Amino acid sequence: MRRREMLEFAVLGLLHESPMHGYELRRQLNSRLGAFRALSFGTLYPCLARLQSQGLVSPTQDSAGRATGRRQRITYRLTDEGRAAFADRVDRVDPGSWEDDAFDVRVAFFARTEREVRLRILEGRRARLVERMAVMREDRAGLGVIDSWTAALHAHGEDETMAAVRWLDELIAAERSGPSARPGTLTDPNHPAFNPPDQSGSKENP
Amino acid sequence: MRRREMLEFAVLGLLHESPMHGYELRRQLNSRLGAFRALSFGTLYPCLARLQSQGLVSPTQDSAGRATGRRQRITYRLTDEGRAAFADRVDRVDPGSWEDDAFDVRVAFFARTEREVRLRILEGRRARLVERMAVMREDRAGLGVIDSWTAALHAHGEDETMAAVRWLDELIAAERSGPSARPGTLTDPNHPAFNPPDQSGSKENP
DNA sequence: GTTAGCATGTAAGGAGTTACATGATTTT
DNA sequence: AAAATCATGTAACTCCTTACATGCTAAC
Repeated sequence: MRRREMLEFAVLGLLHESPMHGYELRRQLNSRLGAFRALSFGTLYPCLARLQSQGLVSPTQDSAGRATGRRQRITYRLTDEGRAAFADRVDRVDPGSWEDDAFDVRVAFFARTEREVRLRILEGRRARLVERMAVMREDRAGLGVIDSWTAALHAHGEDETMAAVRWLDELIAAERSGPSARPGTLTDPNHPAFNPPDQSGSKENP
Repeated sequence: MRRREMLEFAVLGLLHESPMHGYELRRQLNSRLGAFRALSFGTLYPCLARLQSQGLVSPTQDSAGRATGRRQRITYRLTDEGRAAFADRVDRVDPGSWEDDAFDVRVAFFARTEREVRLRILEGRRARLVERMAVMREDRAGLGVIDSWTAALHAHGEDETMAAVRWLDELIAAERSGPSARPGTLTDPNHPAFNPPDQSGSKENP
């Protein structure tokens, strides 16, 4: 999942909830998805144009744009094709789904993702992080003597990765214990069942 | 500090320790600096060429390259100008120093950075993260009702940021209490410089 | 001998940011 | 009246990744 596809996916996902114009879309992209903190209009508008030319979204001139006072703005809504395209992508698990940015975007639309798929993505991400952890440890071993700051940097990186794995474990456990195929709520911090799924490598204590 | 400058800075810094050829340089860049996990040769070699044309590094054909068996390789060493250029950059604090990637690279060369500068960078980074934290909280407040996965994503992001701030606080405290303005050489196993509180152990909240 | 790893390098193509251009409305 | 915010859009520029080209040596 390249960044471009990700953005299209995210835009489709947001428009799924309600029609929006570009400016508002960008705000949502910024605040809801971690991946697009610094999305520029130079990227967003061409993206919208692309989606439009594919017939996935359709623009509506706010003819009564004056009503809100601002410049005439273009509200985009998802077409039926767009809805289908999103449905198609949201339940597809390509191996890019567990890369840093893509993962966040996937999770942001878990509410519309089937549990099976959610679990695969969560576990794919977990495996990815465990793998990264292994690389980091290997690096540390092969590096020999390093100064304390570099050591601190590496230690922090490893801690961060381990924390992320633990976080994933909680999500995975909740996912397994929950009965819903497509959820309502989950905000329960005290998940009763903590079924540690296959703890391969995540918690060694040398 | 754009990525390009960062790479040049990092290359200069690595060559400061010892001459190296491109392939090895890449390995070091990968394992020591977090920022260049996936650096391609298509980026590295042109960078080396650039530095060479600026007279900051100078190539040495391993005429006895056959000795090691491999293809004839080009070992780069830092020129006096290169040394000066690095010295100049390592003690300069531009506001890009606290962005995600640049920060890691700066820290990786703290062993050759003056304490004053180290502190400014550390504190700049801290301020940057605190600011980001504020934005995240604002976002959360302004978002209204969100599904539990998105909530979990945000919560994890906030936790991560807070952990990073705590980590910085430890480094800053150590920096303030330590006596040395500039530590010994990088490769010196017993430089008394400073022992960051519990680093390479890498264990945090259970 | 053929694959895999070491080693350097170039060119095309893709992709995003920056800067620019335009215009309305609200706030200071 | 100026500045800030809302709002859309384009083009140039920059930069990186990908793919390709080359060639040596070790190992299978």
